[in-house]
Formats: sequence, C-alpha cells, structure tokens
Amino acid sequence: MDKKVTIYDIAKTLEITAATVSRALNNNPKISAKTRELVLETAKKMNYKQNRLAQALKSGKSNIVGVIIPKINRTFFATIIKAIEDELYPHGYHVIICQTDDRIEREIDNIDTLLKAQVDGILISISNAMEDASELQRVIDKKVPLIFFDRKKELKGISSVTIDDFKGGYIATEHLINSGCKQIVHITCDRSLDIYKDRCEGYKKALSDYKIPFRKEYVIEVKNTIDAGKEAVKKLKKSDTFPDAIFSASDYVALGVIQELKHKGYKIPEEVSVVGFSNEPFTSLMELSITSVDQSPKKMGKIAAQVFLEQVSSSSELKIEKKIVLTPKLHIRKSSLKMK
Amino acid sequence: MDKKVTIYDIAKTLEITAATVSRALNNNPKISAKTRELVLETAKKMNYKQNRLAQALKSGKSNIVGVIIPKINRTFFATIIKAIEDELYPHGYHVIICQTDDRIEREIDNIDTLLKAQVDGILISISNAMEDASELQRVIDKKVPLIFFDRKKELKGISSVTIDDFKGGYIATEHLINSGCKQIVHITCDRSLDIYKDRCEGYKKALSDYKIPFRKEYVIEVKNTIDAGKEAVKKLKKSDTFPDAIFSASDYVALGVIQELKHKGYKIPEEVSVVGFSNEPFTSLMELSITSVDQSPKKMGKIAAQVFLEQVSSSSELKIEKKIVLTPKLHIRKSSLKMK
DNA sequence: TTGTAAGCGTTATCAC
DNA sequence: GTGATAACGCTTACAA
Repeated sequence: MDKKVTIYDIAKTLEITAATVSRALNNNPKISAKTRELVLETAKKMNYKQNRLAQALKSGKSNIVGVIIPKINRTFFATIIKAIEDELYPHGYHVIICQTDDRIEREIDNIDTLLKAQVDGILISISNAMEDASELQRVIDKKVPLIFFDRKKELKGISSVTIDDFKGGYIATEHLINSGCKQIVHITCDRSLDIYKDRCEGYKKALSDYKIPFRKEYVIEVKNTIDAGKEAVKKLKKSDTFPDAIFSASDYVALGVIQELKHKGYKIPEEVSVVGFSNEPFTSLMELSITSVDQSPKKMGKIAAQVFLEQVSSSSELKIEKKIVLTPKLHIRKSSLKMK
Repeated sequence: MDKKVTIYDIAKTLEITAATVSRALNNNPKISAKTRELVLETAKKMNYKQNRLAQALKSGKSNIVGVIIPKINRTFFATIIKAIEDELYPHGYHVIICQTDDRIEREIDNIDTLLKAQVDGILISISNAMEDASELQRVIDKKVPLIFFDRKKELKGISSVTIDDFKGGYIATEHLINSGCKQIVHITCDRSLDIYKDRCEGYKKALSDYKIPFRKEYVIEVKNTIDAGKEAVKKLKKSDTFPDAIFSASDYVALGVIQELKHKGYKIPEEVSVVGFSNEPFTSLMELSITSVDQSPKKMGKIAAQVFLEQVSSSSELKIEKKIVLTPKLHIRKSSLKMK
C-alpha cells in the first residue's frame, strides 16, 4: 500500500519543510513542542520508517559492523557471534556475518565487501589460510576499526582478544602429569596457526617443567576431525610405546581418540587419560564426559565488542591498542579423572 | 593514508567526468575499451572501493537480507544461517543476523531496524512470543520479500519452508510402536508454537492408527531444557504406570530424560526406549546415541534462500506463494534400538 | 562515446 | 523556530 514514505511526504502533509520534519524526528532542541508532536504523530500514522541508508550516506556511519569467522556452525564461533550481537545491539549496531570457510579468497572478498558496505568496524578471526596482511592493511589505512579475536595476526596498533593458548596447553598437560601420567602424547592441528602452535608449546613447557623427557614422535599433527583422531590412535598402536595419556588440541579429535581407544579395548581414564580443547557442548554431555580446556567464547565476543565500542567512542585520533588475553580454564571430567 | 576515494577523485585524475567513471566501473557497454581499462587501472591504483550505501540509496537495492531467529548459538539455527549465507553469498547478498531471544519486543524492533536498513528481504523463524502479525503486515505492505522458515505464521501470499512436524511426530511414535512399545509417553514443549503442537498431533495419530489407547496423562508439557527432562521422569515415577518408551519433542529434554532414567537404574532401550527431536550433533556423538528426528536445517536454509532469490528475480508483480514442506527423517540409534 | 545534471533520503548550515 | 539549500557518493536519462 504505502510505497516509500519519506520526510518529504510528511512535510507535504503538514505543509512544513523536510528540514523541520528531520529536526522533529531527531529531537533537535530548536523546535517547538507542538510541531514535534505533530510530526511524530503523522509519521506514525503514515507508517514512516527512517531510511538508514540515506542517514548513513550523510553521516558516514552505517551502524553496521562486520564479523568475519571461518564457519558459523561451530559452537565456539556461534557463541562468540551471539555475545557480540548481544553486546552491540543495545548500542544500535547490527552485525553482518561473513564466513571464510578458511579460504583466503573469501576472506579477502569479505573484507572487500564489508569496506564497500561502509561498515563501522570489522571484527575478525582470521582463517587458516591468511598469510600476508596486505588486505588487512587496507582496512587499517581506511581507518576502519579492526579487532582480532581468537585467531590473530601480529599487527601494530591493532587490538585483539584471544585466550592464552600456551597456558591452555600447559594446564592441560600439567593436569595429566599430576594425575600420574608419564607418556603423554599431544595431537595438534595446523601449526601454521598460532593457536595450535601455542598449545603445543605449552605442552612442551609443562613436560620440561616436570622433568618429563620430550619425545618428538609423541607430537602428531592431524586434521581437525573425529576420524583424524581415530587414525591417530591406530598409528600410535603401531609404535613401540603406547602412551598413558593423550592431550588433543581439539575436542573433535579427542572424541575420535576416545572412540577408537574404546574400540581397541582400552579403559579410560584408567589406562589412558584423554583431554580435549574448546569445551564443546558435547564434551560435558557425553556419558564418558571429556576433560577439556574452555576458551570462554562468550567472554571473548563480549570483550571484542566492548573494545570496538571503546574505539569508536574515543573521539580523538588516539590509537588505543589493547591486547586482551583471557585465561583458559580446565574443566576436569571423567576422561581424565582417575580415582585413587 | 587514503581518506575516501570517490569516483570524482578518479575522474579528476583522469580529467574525465564521474559519469564516465561510473560507467566504466559498471561495465556499461557504452564506453570505449581504452577508457574502461584506464579507469579500472587507476581505480585499483588509488585503492578505490565502491560505496554500496550510495549505490543502494540510488538503486533502492541494498543487497542485504535480514535473518531473524530466536538464538544463533543453537546448532539448528546456526546451520540454517550457514546454509542461507552460503547460498546468498555468490549472488552478492550479505546477511544481517538478528536474534529475538524469543522476546516479542526484540522481534518487533528487529523487523523495524531491518526495514529502516532497507534490506532486500527478511527471512524469519518467528519467536515463541509472536502473537499477532501486525508487524509482519508492515513488511508485506512495504513489499519487502518475507519468507518463513521452521516456525511460521499462516499468512496469505507469504512463502514458507518448514518441515512436516506432524509426520515427524508420527514416524517417531510409529518407530517406538514397531519396536514393541505400548506405553508411550510424549514430552512436548510450548504448544502455542505450531511445531510442538504438530509433533504432538502426529504422536496421537500414530497411536490411534495402531489402536493404542491415548492417555491424557501421558502427554507432558515442559520447558526445553535438560533439567526439565529429568524432572519429567521424576514426575512419571510417581504415577501408576511407568512407560516403556518416551518420545520427546526436544533433544535436550530427551537427554535429561536419559540421564535421569539411567540414574534411576533403568536400562535403555531394553526397559525404556527414548526418541528425541532435532538431531542435534550430540545425539549421535553420545556413547548411548539417541534416536532423533532430523529437520534438515541445511536444506531448509538453502531452500529458504532460493525462494527469496526467486522472489526478487521474478521481475513482475506476480506473487508466488510457495509453501515448501520438508520431510523429516528418523535417525535410529541405540536409545531405541532393541535387539530381538 | 562522453558530458551534464537531476535525484535517491537525510542532515547541517545558513538565513530569516 | 522554521525554511531554503547544499551535500553525502553514486547512477542514469538526456544532450552533445
């Protein structure tokens, strides 16, 4: 019925000018109470909706932030997105989701599209594939607030919210050591990503701190899938010494590990303890619940959003570079809980 | 470094007009190959990015669609979103996520904001709370394509993609009957939502088709949580006849049911069979995997997106009303798989 | 083939 | 207080 009601239509109806209508709508003090009311009333009556596009074009603010993640259908990322949206929504911001599927072309393309869409900021968890930072540099050059979460690149002046993956790897390993395990295998994923490299380093440090010799063949790099976990166990079975604990940098891999261990008749945790990473929902829901390192996705998203808000509200040009590192928390469950 | 490069800047550099630049950028045929190349080249050199806002304002097309869901951190919805995004991305559309948290105010507000943002369409799974459709009517009045998925309202002329919840309830119940169960309890959730009402109706129909008397006290309505499932079992325990099967309209409730049944010492599925609904990832990952009805979220999202694309491409005013109903699929797992 | 100019819906800066 | 007008960056008849 109503095609496109603009402030001009309201102005015409009221025999005033569009400028006055605009003022009324924006609570401009320079306007009489009467006209304001009148305008608001007829605006409602005519089912008028502001055109944010026009507003955005005029003001240079779109009230949209772009969030770039590898895949949205992972609990970890979905939880972060939810936290970001929840935090930004009351401030009038809307969130555009972009998935990279861990492919560099899509990542570049996404950044590009977001810039074209004049977003007020970009929150990004970089893909496995991101190598150089030239595309990111463009964002910075354009002075569009950029914030890393979870997976970051080291860039000067850019804020980030991550967890201490090193510590995560450390506490997981330490817990296994304290449970009496001596032969601790670490299954890692793509170590070109800092998160996996750091977890691995944490593992090594814990071993060294507790005087447990590091064995190179006890670090296995696999894909982040359940099947890869099963395969890893099969491979280990062929080696000379079977471990008494497995610390996986991924919950999915840990699940595969557990399934295969059971299949082979090992008792968990009596013979082999298992620890995962991410605290995916299923780890706590399982009958044999899985010990895992929590990454506080909710907190991470919330803080990332807050850092963004700070950045846009700091009127001046002062660059605030915040590197926020959250502390991971170990959730000890049955898969590593030895009764003594 | 570069503030805001516009087509005027390019025009000035090349000593031509903005119009020509625009044409070159948009592959307008009325332009010489030379100028086009020249323009594209310098555009790249100057790191020019189109301003979609201005384009959108001019053309009336924002290339953004809004997706409204209760909560994004549920696998079901996250999967749908992923499918929608994957389908729409190649067509140049971007997706704005809006969460209602099942609250009517946020739902109305979200619709409002999306309309103000001039989205090209709205895909919505309505909240528990949505009662009248007046806000939706506004969307329709504005001729903004509107598509329901999963949870819908009956509105003339509006397309929807849902699953056959009635059938879902039916096949789940039928499966239990065929497994030899006679005393089948149905635990449902908020039946003001069609999805739950329909599943319940399917349950009743299956009972009647197989000549199993319907017992009113065998239908329990609870909240959609794990704890509610536990409570339900406790309540049943007090009643005179304990069931030999429980069909829950929610996987989470089913999980709670299973946990409590085990706790009370019941053998699953020998003594009590359990079936859930949604095919949440954890149902298959559990040691005691849970039989569940799959709702094809991926397909649902993909089709919803396709319906939207059809709707915007059908140039004319012809209203296409598509009511697409997907067939649910029962995944039979250990929680109801009786060996005979 | 290219230039000119109007307009998309707002808002801000002037005047009055 | 209110009105007129320019401007945000782009597209597109209409001219040339």
